[in-house]
Amino acid sequence: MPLKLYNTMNRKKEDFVPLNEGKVSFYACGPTVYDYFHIGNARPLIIFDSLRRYLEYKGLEVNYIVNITDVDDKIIKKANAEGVDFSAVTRKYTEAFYDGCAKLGVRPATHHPKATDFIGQMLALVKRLVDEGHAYEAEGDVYFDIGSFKGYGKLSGRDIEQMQAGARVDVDEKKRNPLDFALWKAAKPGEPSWESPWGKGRPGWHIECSAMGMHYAGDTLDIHAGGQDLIFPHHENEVAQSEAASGKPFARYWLHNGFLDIEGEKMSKSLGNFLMVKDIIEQYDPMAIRVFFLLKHYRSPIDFSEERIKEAKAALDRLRNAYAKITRVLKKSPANDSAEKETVEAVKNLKASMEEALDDDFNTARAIGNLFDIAKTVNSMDENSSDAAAVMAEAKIVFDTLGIGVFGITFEQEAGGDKIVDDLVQLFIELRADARKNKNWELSDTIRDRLKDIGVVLEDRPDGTTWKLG
RNA sequence: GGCGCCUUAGCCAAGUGGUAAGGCAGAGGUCUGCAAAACCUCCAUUCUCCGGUUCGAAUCCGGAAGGCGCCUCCA
Repeated sequence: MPLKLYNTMNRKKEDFVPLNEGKVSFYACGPTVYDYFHIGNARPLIIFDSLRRYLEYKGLEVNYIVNITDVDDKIIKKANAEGVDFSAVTRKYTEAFYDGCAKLGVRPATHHPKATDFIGQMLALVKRLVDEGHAYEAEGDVYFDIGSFKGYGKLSGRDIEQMQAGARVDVDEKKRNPLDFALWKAAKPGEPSWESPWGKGRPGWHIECSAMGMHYAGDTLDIHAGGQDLIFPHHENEVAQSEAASGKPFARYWLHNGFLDIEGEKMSKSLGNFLMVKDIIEQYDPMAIRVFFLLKHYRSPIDFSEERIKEAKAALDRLRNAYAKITRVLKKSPANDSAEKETVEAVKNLKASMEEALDDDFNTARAIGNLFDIAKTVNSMDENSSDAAAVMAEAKIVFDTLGIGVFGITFEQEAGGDKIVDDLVQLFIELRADARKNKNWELSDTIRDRLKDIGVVLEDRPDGTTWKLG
């Protein structure tokens, strides 16, 4: 069953066929490191991280590239406001970016190129465009001449003529066409700058991705991804400058994730509703954020609210409880082949359904629905039946490979393997067991309640008490 | 003005022309010392509305209403 992906370039789902068999080059636009990243930024990070994992699950070797834009107007503005060097700003937020990714279970990409490390490649690309008549210099700036590229507008489905009619574009006397965009910007006093054939300056935003993408993957990427807002102008401009230079498609598949609203409103500075990931994960399980995004198709708009994240947490807990049962049963009795096959088959079929859903434009919402079906199968299974272990073993494969491996969700709720914590909780469980034996319900309930207050949840089962982190 | 998207239960959400997955919340029950977790049962004769095509439409076509995004170096 081939993977289908919705390609923004052609506005339809297409069979995914990488340029080189067995290998995928996958470029996702990364952060501009001028601030902490917010919940909206988390969506592409999580979705494309999961897609990358799914491609690997399917046996493809993925060269995953997520750039760090560390030279930009916003960074300079921030540095000036704080009276520090721009590199101090970028260092701080780059670190925060990696830290946030780790907490969200976003695996490091194969490459995280920083724009400032690729100035040479960018200059070479700009020079090539100038030499071939696709770009022109004006007072130290270099602009791409969109009139020189016949496909301009093809990604975003825009018509240049009509755009100009209703355009809200800065009129700039230096540009031949208002839609021409800067490849290179002349440095103003106090700005970070690099030497170039056109004097000191710094790269424009769009050229960064083209230069770094080409550096790591050649002229044509298999997948280029980002938020829907990047379609125009960012990705349109990347297409123009890259394809004008190389004469080849810059990316075979363009993927764009939908936007995130906060309680029905667009997240914006002016509304003061920016939610930073670092703040959210102080209050909520970071894995609930992953589940929150995975529960909806990546191209649809999504609405964030406290209620939504609590629902996602409840859903996550349900999966975790099922996983705990799987682990518990398999610890007691290893799987045997003599089991009745019907339920095992049912789990296998659900796994196949999940793969089918993910193959259909990475429909994680449908796939997770199937995972809940597996959880139901697991939970309704009598732990002591002779078939239990075989079903659990099959379910464990799905949870491990798709749940953990692809969705990147952690299901274990252990105290990080801290032996003292384990022993202390065990001690309380034993003390409580004594109290219960003596029908001292007051004491046993106090122990349970107090432990719950510090985040340890006890569950009494026929064969003893288990605990987990709440 | 241009380009595009969305509307499925109280809420979130999947849905591939063949008779509405799943989650959350809620009700009742089982289990439990009581809980928790889990299980069982119930919870959309119907998919914003109006037409059309079809044996058959949430799915296709046309129209209406409502909501949203991009066209501002915001993912």
